[in-house]
Amino acid sequence: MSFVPFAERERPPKRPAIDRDRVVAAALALLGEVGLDGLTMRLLASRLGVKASSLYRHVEHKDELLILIADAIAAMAADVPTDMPWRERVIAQLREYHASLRRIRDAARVLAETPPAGRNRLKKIDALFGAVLASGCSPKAAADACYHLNNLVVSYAADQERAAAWTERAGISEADLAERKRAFTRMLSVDEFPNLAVMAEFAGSNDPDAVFWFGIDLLLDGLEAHVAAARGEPAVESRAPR
Amino acid sequence: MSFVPFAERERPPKRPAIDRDRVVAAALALLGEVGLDGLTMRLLASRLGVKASSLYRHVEHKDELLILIADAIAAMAADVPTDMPWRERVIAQLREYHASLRRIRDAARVLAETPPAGRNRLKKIDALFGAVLASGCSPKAAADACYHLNNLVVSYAADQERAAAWTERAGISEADLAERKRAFTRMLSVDEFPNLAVMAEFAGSNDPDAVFWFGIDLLLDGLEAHVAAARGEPAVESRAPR
DNA sequence: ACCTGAACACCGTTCAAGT
DNA sequence: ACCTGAACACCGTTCAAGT
Repeated sequence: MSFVPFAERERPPKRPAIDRDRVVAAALALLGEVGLDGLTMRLLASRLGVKASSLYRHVEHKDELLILIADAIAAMAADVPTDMPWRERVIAQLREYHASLRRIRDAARVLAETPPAGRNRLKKIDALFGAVLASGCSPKAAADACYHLNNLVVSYAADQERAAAWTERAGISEADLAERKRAFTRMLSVDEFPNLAVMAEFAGSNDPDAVFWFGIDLLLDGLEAHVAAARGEPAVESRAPR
Repeated sequence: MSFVPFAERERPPKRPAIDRDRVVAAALALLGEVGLDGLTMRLLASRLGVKASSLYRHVEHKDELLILIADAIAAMAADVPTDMPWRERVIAQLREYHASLRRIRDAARVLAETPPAGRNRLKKIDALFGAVLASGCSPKAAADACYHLNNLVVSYAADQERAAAWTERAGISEADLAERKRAFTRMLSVDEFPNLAVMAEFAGSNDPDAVFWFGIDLLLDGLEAHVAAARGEPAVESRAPR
């Protein structure tokens, strides 16, 4: 046959099928779909069109993957301007944080069960610390208050996520749940649990965010009292002994 | 052979090898030994001299077993007298609670990952609610404050337990850990994380209980401020908008 | 360098079968 | 009634082998 200028199709330079970033992105998406209990190395691999053993070329083990997912979640929270009174600044930051956790399923559980490594997570903590420090408290108090604020955001959301997982596992519908709760508290003998009935009536209102913000307000009010006391102004009341 | 009065050894009336209570007791003990991640139906069964499938005659599934363990843990916290000022009463209760969680490994994680069913757990919540209500706040505020106090106790301890599990899995000694932390924070660039270095210096002091009690104090100071505000007295400061 | 196949050492749970 | 044997349907992880 005579010459025909038929160029070899230049093969794409054999890009790897997957890389670390794609693994993390797919894992984050899969987490949102199936939740933490459904997030499996095997399932994740199949979503990437690959076998599970391949994942270990890009990630040391599942724990490392979870840390990377946690950092990706932290990256979803928007930055907050710093030119505000400290309390508004803290609250704005927490609102962003809280909202970003609600955006994908079981996000808070991943944060709760994973140590705070990763640049994005550290940046958020750094920003929160800065805002709390602006209250005028000592660095030590700011560090501790920061821990508790962060802990409240994460553990509150994680608690709700775990409750959702339990009711789902039990196959209870949302409507059923309320009825069951009422039946349960009615069952409690009044003399064994004198307070619980009235508590159940008030706890867990229709707006779950309200009790979250109530807790944040308690912490921040407490911090203000702490600052005032440290300044030598009359404390709200003397501390109870430990 | 002539007659010999050989009584048949009267067989013990075939008591079941295990019952529900023994399963729970063994599970609690095993939890303390091997931690939550090592608590396996198979291992538990072997401790009871029985096969794993036998456990399902006494317990519906592992989740139910965890609920029962959680209730047994709650039973370990001593009751607290009620004839004290409300704040001391709350603190005494939390101290008992906190101490009982530290008595057995991963106790807090079990509480955190398990819904609060069971008489013992409910009794503790009931008692705490009673103490908080004595502050003079509304039932709604008491219910919410109660949630956050309980949540702080459990999630703080669970956080420490998880951290211990991570460092153990990574095979890091206690001494190594401190060194690594220091090396890690030194690594952080100061302009990317302007606050973190100073924060790391103050966070997580030698006494981990101190930061726990700092958080409790914030919540209780906040509650006092809330009560004062509700009484129409001048609030500590106006609330920041949400 | 990257992915696959096959295996290892586990899980929780079910169920027919034994006593 | 209670326990066992054997299986089912999974896990995370490793590693020699392929390309």
